[in-house]
Parts: sequence; structure tokens; C-alpha cells
Amino acid sequence: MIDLRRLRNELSYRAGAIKKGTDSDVINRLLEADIASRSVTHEADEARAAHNAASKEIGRATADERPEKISHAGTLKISLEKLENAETIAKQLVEELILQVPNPAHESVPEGGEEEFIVIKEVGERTEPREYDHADLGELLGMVDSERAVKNSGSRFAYLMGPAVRLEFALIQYVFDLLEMNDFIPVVPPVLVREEMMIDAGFFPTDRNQVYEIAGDDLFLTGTAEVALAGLHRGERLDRAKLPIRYAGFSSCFRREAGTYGKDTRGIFRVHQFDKVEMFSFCDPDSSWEELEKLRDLQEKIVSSLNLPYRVIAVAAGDLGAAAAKKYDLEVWLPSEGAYREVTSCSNYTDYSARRMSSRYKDDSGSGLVHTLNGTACAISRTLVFLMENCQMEDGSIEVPEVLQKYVGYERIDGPK
RNA sequence: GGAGGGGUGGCAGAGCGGACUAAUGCGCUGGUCUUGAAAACCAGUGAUGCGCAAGCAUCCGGGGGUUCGAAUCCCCCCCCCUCCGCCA
Repeated sequence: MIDLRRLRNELSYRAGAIKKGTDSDVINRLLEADIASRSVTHEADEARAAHNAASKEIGRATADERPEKISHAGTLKISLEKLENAETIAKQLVEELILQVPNPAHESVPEGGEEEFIVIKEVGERTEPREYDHADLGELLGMVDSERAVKNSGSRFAYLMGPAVRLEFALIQYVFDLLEMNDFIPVVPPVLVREEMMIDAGFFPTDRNQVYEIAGDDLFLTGTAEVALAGLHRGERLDRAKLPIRYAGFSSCFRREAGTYGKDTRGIFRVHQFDKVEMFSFCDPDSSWEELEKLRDLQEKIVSSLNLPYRVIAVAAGDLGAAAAKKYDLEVWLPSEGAYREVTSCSNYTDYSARRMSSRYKDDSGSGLVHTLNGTACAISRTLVFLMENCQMEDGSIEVPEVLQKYVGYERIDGPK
């Protein structure tokens, strides 16, 4: 949820929302609705005060005086109810409009839509095409079984098997080691949450059609650990001196992938279920931009230590999503497609999500909303895809990146016989 | 899943229609005393919204309702505890 006071007073704040494609008519109507709402709230407050005072007098009154005082308070109540109805309607209008305004983009965010991203840097040499693409190699090496998964679960599911499982646990161990050194607290969060949590984390109503719903239980399978991590400090006031508080959540992620028919159908690049380690930070508002750079730096460390050629892009305003004020994507080179494909992303939500969640800090001079940030540490199935291609040797074997070797237990996954 | 008991300020815990302006204790902050500290004593200690301010409003798990008036009564939901059943 955006900050109405800033929307009212700061031109740059408003400009950031416009940059994201918000209709300026919506903003104007919101500001008008806000003025109307505050005005009627003020009137209702005064009416409440008068009514409260009248009611209290009844308690102190003698039996004789009571009937008259009760009828006086009753009269006040009738006019109060009218004002309260008007107040409710006015607030509903504000609520309806405010949800249509996304978190304003930071001034450093490029203008435009999905294609208008800016390449920040490109690291490593693009790998030459390999003998096998990830889908073929995965089946050949007994790492991925999609065919049998289809029989049991449908398309876009897979069994990860053999060396793929070793790699998965190695990646998780490796990433947790790195994150714990950077003060992240490891978490295995719930993957089922209530509707309220989905709304507060900003995924409903926008992404509702991407989420699996559990029949009969009013619970939803989360598409990322971010959802449950965001709720960790709901309604809390955190000691400002202890910020940032960082969490690293490991979870399976479930996504319906509605509207992606025919897209990325081979292998495990895009599946309904995958595992992921996600970073989440509850941060002092004064240092959240540095924190975003820190998350990005960690992401780069992970990807580059896996010997994957990648680039960093600053996502354009129109492609940010409602909550992010700024977002970086890391994209790894995928030889079989001759293209960079997204492997991780990180965002600063500033106070947009914290406001709805009421996650605050406190210090000697008062309190305020924290900033929240999140970023992928490692999305397992995509990382496996990139490893299977970029680390593929001439004979179809896979060279295990050095940083993973001590966890996997071997240096190489043998090629097809 | 069945039966009962509960959710109150940072914490513990009383209150069960009108002095709740939420008792009391602990904690915290300041003061007195002391060489210093502890103890004791005294005083002060919630959040959010609107407002330049004075102040007003809202908040006793969440949402509705009854009433002039609700922490208190009624309905729905959520959560916790105890016992029973089931279970990795």
C-alpha cells in the first residue's frame, strides 16, 4: 500500500507511480477521495466525541434525569450513524483506489515496458552450444524423468533423480553456508498460507490465478518462500538498532503457470513445482538501497562461483510489479537457446508491503515502517538447467563446479554411455 | 475429529454493562538517599490516525450485532491450553 501523505505532498513520489503506468486520473480521484474521507472522518470524530460525552453523563445522572439524557444521547446517535455511514463509504472508495496505485518506481529505474530494461553488466563468456540441451541430457543421465511424472501428475512436473538430487542438496548447503556468513537466519517456512497472508504479501488479487488453492481448507500453496517470510513480523515493532533482520528461506514453490502454454515446455526450466532458497530482509528505511545492492551482490557471488556466464539487468518501470520500487534480474546464458534467461531477481519493496503488514521499527525518537526486500538466492531447477548446459563437457559429462564438490562428493557426473 | 477452558498494555494478571481515564505486580525511564552500587522510597511510563497546536477519535484476538453506553451480553471466525481419539 502506498503512502497517501507522500502522494499528496511529493511530486517525485507521484511521478514514480506514473512511470509505472498508473493512470493519473486514478491518482487524482484518489487524492480527492482522501480529502473527502478525512473531512468526513473529522466530522464523525466530533460527533462521536459529543455522543460519548452524552452517554457518560447518563452514568452519572440521577434516576430522574436519566430518561431525558437517554433520549438526548439517542438523538445524537442518529446523526452520528449518518456520519459513520458516510465515513465508511468514503473510506471504501479510498481503499479501492489506493489498491490501484503501485509502489512508485525509484528514480533510477528505466522508463518503459518489459523490453526497455538496461543491462548493468555482463560477466563471463557466452558458452558455445553443447551436444545436448538440458532436457535431453537430464533424461540421458537419469537426472530428470518427465515422462513418468506426466503420467502421475501431468505436464510441467518432473522427478529429479540421482545426481540431480545430489546437486540440489549441494546447492542448498552451499548457499546456506554463504548466507549464514552474511547474517541470514535459515528458515523452512510453511508453504500453505491463508488468503489474508496472500493479500498482505501483495500476491492477491493480482496473481490469484497463478496460485494453487486447497479445496475445502481456505489455504493456498505458496509460489515462493517470500510469502511466509514476509509475514514473520506482521504487526510487530522491531528494535531499529537490530535491523536489518535477514532470513534465508528454503521451500518448495508451486506455480500454476497459467497463460504459459507452449512456452518453455522442454525439461525443467518452467515447472509447477520446484525448490528455492529465498532471501528476505527487514531493513532500516535509511539503508534499504544499500541492502538491495547487497542482495544483488550475493546473487552475483553465487552465480559466478558456479561458473555461469550472466548479465545483470535493471528491470524497467512497467515490468516491476505492484510492490517493487526497483528490481534487478540476473540472467544466465543458455547455450541451447542462445539467449540470457532469468535465474534470480531481487527487489526493494520499500514500505509498500510493510504498511499493509504493519511491520514497524522503533527507536528513541519514535517509530516508522520498515522497508522489506527480497531476492532469490538459488532457484534449484533453473540452476540445474544452467549447470547441465554450461558445465557440459564434450562427452556429455557434467563438471561439478568447485564450490559444490565438497558437498556433492564428486567432481564430475559421467556422460551418457 | 470429540469434550471443556482461555485470548486484556513490553511481560504477568485483575476486571465480566455506566468513576475503565483498564487495578496491581514486574520491567523500563528519571529523581531522593549513597564514596559508588544495590535496596528502599517518590514520580513518570502504550500504539495508531487526524490536527500547526490544544486536543479529539480508534484500539482489551478478528469481524458483525444488542444498547444512550460493551473489555464485560449475543452471533460468526481465528488462535492457544487441557483431556480423549487418530497419526509421521
